[in-house]
Amino acid sequence: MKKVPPAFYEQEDVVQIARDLLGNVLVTAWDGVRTSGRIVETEAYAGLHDKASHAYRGRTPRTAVLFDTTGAAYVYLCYGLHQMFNIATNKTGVPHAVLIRAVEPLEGIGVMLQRTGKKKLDASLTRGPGNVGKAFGVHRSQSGLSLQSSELFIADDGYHLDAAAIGTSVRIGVDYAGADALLPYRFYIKGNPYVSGKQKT
DNA sequence: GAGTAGATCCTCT
DNA sequence: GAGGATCTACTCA
Repeated sequence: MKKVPPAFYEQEDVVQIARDLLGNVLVTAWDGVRTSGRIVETEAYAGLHDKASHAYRGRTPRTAVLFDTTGAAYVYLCYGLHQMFNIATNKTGVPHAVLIRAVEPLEGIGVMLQRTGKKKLDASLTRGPGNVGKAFGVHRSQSGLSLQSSELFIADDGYHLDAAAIGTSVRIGVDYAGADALLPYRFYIKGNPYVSGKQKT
């Protein structure tokens, strides 16, 4: 399994990156405890042009990671309890991001169960961004960490995803963004039980 | 099964 | 001081 190279995150089209991330594997290895899962749902946030993006209002201490780094994690706390895991993309000065909304667990399922306080594996373990953050043990203190790090990275294990298996929809939970809430920036693998929300077939 | 309220704390105004 | 890129549980049917 090889890490996705920095050049991948430097592409200009954040929507393309979000789509291409489907099928790749998210890996965390905090203190040698490895957990991984296949990415089955993502959302693109197009920085300054996108009202739904945190970066829309400009640079703040929290969003500095989006402006200053590429191919790094952007983690923040939502509603006081959910750690949301994002990937900062494009180049320095362009605060694009891809939110990882759902993954399918591969390795370290026992650890994930422990972290989330669940007894057995079911589709809710890593469905929804808040659960992904919890299951993978990400924390906002890890915001800004490079995805070339040995503790946190995206890997390509050769899994082939057919274009016809990719579904598209509007993003979730961004109704406040007006017209931008209608942009088709959410991508998911059709029929995968770990995809959150309702899916069209 | 569907709809709604509550949790809970950091961030920006 | 207000609100948020959400999830869960509980109510009602």
